[in-house]
Amino acid sequence: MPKPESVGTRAVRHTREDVIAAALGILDQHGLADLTMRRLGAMLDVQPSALYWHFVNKQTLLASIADRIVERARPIIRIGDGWQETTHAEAYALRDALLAYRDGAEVVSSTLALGLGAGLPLTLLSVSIERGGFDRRTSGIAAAALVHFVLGHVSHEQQRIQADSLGVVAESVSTHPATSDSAPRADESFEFGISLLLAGLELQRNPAEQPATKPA
Amino acid sequence: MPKPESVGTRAVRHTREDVIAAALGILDQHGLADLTMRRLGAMLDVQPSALYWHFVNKQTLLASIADRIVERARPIIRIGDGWQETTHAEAYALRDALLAYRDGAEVVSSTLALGLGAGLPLTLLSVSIERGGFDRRTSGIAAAALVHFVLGHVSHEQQRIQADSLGVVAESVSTHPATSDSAPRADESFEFGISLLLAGLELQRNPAEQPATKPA
DNA sequence: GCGCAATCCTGAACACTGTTCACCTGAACG
DNA sequence: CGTTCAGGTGAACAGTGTTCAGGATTGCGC
Repeated sequence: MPKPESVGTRAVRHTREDVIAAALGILDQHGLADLTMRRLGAMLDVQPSALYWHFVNKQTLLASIADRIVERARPIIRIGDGWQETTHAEAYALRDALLAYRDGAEVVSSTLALGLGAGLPLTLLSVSIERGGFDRRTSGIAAAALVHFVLGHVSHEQQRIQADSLGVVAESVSTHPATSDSAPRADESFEFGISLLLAGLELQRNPAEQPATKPA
Repeated sequence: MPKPESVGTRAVRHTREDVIAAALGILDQHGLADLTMRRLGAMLDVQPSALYWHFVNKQTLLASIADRIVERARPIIRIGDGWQETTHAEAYALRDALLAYRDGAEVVSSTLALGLGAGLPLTLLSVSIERGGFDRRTSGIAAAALVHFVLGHVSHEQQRIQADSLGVVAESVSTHPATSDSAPRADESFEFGISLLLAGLELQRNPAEQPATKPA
């Protein structure tokens, strides 16, 4: 009998993984802003200070969360695929992983910006680009460009998701004037951005006769 | 003389513009993390609560700052330039504007993410892309892709600038393994990303005979 | 079994943060 | 003169991340 205390959930000790799991739960249900150490402690029936046994920082906690989010990006790759299909699939897998949790893009983005982790997608993308015959350096830069785009795009996408879930006031000013009329679907817009980068990459490897710069 | 102001710094009343200017000063000298309402008030010899006469929020203050940062992006455009050169110049002007203030990219990024302003670069880029003959929708999406890349890239760039300015510990782990060896210059990397997007865009307008997907 | 060392957590504080509110100032204007 | 209004005070509120000395509880070797 560790604790008489009736049959309620009491006095269970938690591991680092439990904390991450609980944090992911709060993140997904209430968003990053509500993911506070006190709330996390309350969810685990634990004093906030207890969390600092598992993580030295909130930042490192967030880094672990970001890693967890990003780990889930398992692209669907067919055996015959070329580097373009593979990279394409990888980018989509990353997007899906970010979309799987509320504010996922923001968490990963800030973690990556601070250089504390979440570097897996960069590596994966870089590797699959290398398969196209690009050198390591070029692949790395291109992968970074892809990651920047994906992160930025999904951030914006998730902001709109949340804005729409709340009372949708001021529909006319919901987006910026440049993109307001005939608003594009998010998927379409994502596909377009990825295809631009991949096409540019392909073209750089194979500099075919490109038309003049000012044709009209 | 509207401001006698005796000899000591006392009892000068400030306008909204003064607050923005002071905030920009703190931002540039101490970074976004140190840009707090109390510190801003102290710099203006004013109680923090006084700032809430000028701005309802800290967020709207930051939005104004972001607008100010982004307004400075005046590209150098020659009269004979085609849409590619113009867009290219516009992207570079945005980067320079972001780099002009410490944490500039982060400020603009978060403001843009919340949809509170800083939409000017989007509009500008969209317009110059439209000159290439693309429809409004396509131009908007492509402009967004460019902005996402620029913001992400400069964010990363500024993080490294700050990291380097502090004690440079752990050089070997400063970047992620995928891009660590033969680390690319930031300018070079930026140029590459922009060129990928522009080339992809050009190619989509002019779908020349593209080689097969798996040539090797 | 006993003891000891990890492991996990408590409780109370500390130094901050953004924000609100009733009230006060001082200049400008008619 | 009085009114108006841009601008500011000072104190408080509710919340944040973080620290730290000191319990508990567990598991392992003896």
